[in-house]
Parts: sequence; C-alpha cells; structure tokens
Amino acid sequence: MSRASSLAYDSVRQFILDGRFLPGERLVEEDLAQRVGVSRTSIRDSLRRLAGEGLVRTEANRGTFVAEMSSAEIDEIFQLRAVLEGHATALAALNGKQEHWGQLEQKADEIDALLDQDLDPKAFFLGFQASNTAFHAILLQASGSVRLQSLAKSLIELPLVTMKQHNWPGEVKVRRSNEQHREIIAALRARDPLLARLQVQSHIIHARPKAMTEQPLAPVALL
Amino acid sequence: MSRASSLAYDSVRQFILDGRFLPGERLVEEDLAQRVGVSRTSIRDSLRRLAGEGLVRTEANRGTFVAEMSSAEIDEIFQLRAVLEGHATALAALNGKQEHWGQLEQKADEIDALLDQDLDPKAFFLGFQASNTAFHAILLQASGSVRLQSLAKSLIELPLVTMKQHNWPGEVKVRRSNEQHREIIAALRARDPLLARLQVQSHIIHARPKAMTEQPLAPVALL
DNA sequence: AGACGGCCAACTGTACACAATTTTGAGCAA
DNA sequence: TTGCTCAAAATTGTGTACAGTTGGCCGTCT
Repeated sequence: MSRASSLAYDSVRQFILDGRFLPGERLVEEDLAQRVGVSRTSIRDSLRRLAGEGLVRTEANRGTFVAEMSSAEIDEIFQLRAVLEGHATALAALNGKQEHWGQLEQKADEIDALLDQDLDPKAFFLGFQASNTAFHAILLQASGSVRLQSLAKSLIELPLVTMKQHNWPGEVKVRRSNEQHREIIAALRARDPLLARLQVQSHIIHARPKAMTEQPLAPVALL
Repeated sequence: MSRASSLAYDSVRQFILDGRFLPGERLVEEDLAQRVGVSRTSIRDSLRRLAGEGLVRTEANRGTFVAEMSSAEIDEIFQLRAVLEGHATALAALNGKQEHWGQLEQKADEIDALLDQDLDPKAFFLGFQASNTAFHAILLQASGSVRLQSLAKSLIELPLVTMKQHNWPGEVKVRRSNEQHREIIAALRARDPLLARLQVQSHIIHARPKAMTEQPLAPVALL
C-alpha cells in the first residue's frame, strides 16, 4: 500500500471533496484509473478505504457511488459530532497542554482577521472553513485520544460532500461562531471539563445546517 | 465484492475473533488465501476493510498485523462506548418502539436463565457474551441511527481481540450487570432519556476491565 | 402498443504474473 | 563471539487478463 495506492486514495478523495463527482454519481473504476494514472487494483483499494470512511457506498456487482446524505442524516451526524467532540473537549480540559491553547487562539485570530479583511464571499468562505476545520482538529488532538480523533475527523468531513451546494454561513454567524471559539478556549484554560463540553456541544448544534428541507429537525437529545 | 471477497472477510475476521491469530501476530496474505481457499486479491480486500474497522493494522511494504491494544487504549474505548451508547440510549428512549423493550427483556431473561443453569465457566461465559452483545445491539438499533449503530458496533468488538486472555467476569458481576440491564429497560419504558443515558454510561464504565496492569486507570470524564 | 425474453456491451469480481521491497541468513572480518 | 555485507528468499505492491453479473437494447409475440 505504497505510492500508487496512496496516490489513488488521495486523488479520489479529493475528487469527491472538490465536488468533481457529485453525491449519487457513479465512480467507474477504469475511468478513475486512467485519470489518476494507476491501475484498477489501486483504485479498488482506495474505494474500499473510502467506503470504510463512509465517503462512498459500494453495491455488490453494481459499482460504487459517492455517498448521498439526507438532511436527516446530516443532522444525525452533527449530533454525533456534538457528542464526540464534546467528549474530546472534556478530555482536552483535563489533559491538554498550554501549547494547544495557543494554537487554538491562533486559529480564532485567523478567523477574526478574515472578517476584517473583507474578501469576496467565496474566498472568505474557503478561508473560514480551513481555519475552522483546523480549530476543531486541534481540539481533538488536545484530547489525547487518537481513536476519538479519527472517528470525529471522518464525521466532520462527511457532510461537506453534500453541503457544498447548500450551506453558506453569513458573516454574522461566523462572528458569533468565533466568539464561541473564544469561550471554549477560556473554559479549557480554566480546566473546566463540564463547561467546555457544554460549550462545544452548543457550538456544533448551533452550526448545523438548517432548512435544507422544510421539515423541522428532530429535537436534540444531548443531556 | 461478492462471494470470494465476503467469504475472505468473514473468515479472516473470525480467525481474529476466535483467537486463532493473536494480537501482534503477522497475517501473511498467501497463507490466509490458502486457508480460506480464495486468491490473495480477495484476502487483501478483506484486510483493507478490517484495517478500516481497526481490527488489524497495516504497515506499508511490511505486512498487516492483528491489532494490539494497551490497557489504556481499551479503557479509552470503553469510555467512548459509554459516550456513544449513552447517546444511543437517550435516542432510544425518545424514538424506540414497544417491540424493542420486549426484545431487550428477552435478552435479560436469557442471562438470568444462564445464571440458574449452572454450566461450566467456559460455556457460561460464551452464553453470557452472546446475550450481552445482543442486548447492546438491540439498544443501538432502537436508537434509530444507523451511523451511530455501526460506529458503536465496531468499538464493541475491538477490545474482545485483546481481552480474550484476561477478563473473566465472575458470577456476581454478571448478576449485577443484568440488574443494570433491567434498570435500563425501565428507564426506556418510562421514556426518560436522561436517566437511561446515565444508567448505560454507568453500566459500561462498570464493565470495563480493571487491573490488567497495576497502573490506576484515568479518571472518567463523562459529565 | 405493450410485455416478454434473449443477446450484447459495460463494468465489476477474481485470479495470477511480475515488480519492488523487506527480511533472512550465510559468509567473512575484527 | 559479535558485527557487517550482500545475495537469496519471502512477502507485499501493482498491472493485466479473464470470468461473472448487470442493465439496456432490440426483436418477437400477443
């Protein structure tokens, strides 16, 4: 599982995250093989891995397709994120190091800088998403639990595949979101696992995309 | 991914869960291929899937090995289970159907029956483990969240690989454990998500294997 | 026209052969 | 004995050929 195989994995993954293949679209092995420049073997390898992460869905003898997610499933995933990242944050409050708090603050600063900079919406959103994802990644790292980290990371990127078309947070929401980041950092500095967990849960539930459909979302049952 | 491939997956998985391959042991692809009676291709396929579940660990160009877990990691997994199954139970309290409560009760009855039956320890343990796993599987099903279900299921079986040698719950513990099962069912019937969550968390934390090493376990940070 | 059935094309599933890499161990020198 | 070198053996990684399955197309029958 070396050069060709990881190249295939990275490429196909990127194709999906880029939106070059849309949810529900069929991924033809030979086609991918030619695009990436490796053999079908390596492509199949990567599709198995991606299926494990939930980014694609494979049907026996019929092919593999980019995962589609209903808004109900996306909501489900955000609730799971709230649970897992909440736990991670509680652990971080207990085990995290000073350096982590600094890194978190840096990401929050980056987001504030973006807000002052007034870029065009697309560039702004991309920048925000990068810093925001990094913030949550650091949070997970600070928990000290590798398994928790990998579980949550794959959950975080799942909705991005489908949400690309819809969700576009306004500037106000980003401001409020970053204030929450500051509050989370404060709770971590105070080594208060309960408060930190609650704030992260609230932060994530707040961030879930609403009104993708007209149906009201299921009530949140976190505590 | 049909006949040969799923046969390979099921077989290798069983080999590991049976203890025919011990933690840390190397899994040679051709060897497995001969045992199962399929080609290396299908075996490789199954190893990729198992790696995704965390049951094996693959090193580039060096082979794949049955996952080894330190007692710290196992403890970590039990805490994650407490978080995830706790959440699942809260959802079950809200969304579960009457039929689920009946199924749960049936599993609890099975365990009580085992206790009255006084079998030899080995048979007893196997029976208990089957019913107990089924109980938790039903709980997850009742949550109505497929994703949560699959995440938790893979977490549940991870420690079994390593714990096979060590953990052997005494009869008293099983009795207490099944009382907790009854309490969980009662909370579900009362449709009380908070109580149900707390009881499941307590139940799982209680069940985690202690004293595999002499070191004290990390404190639990659930709420 | 519509339903049925069989053939063909496209694609996935499986096996195998060859390339690349790692491990083993024999031979040799200090 | 210990440590080193290097080549052979073992094992994984990759490409390709072939087998099996699926789904659509087209002709036939009612």
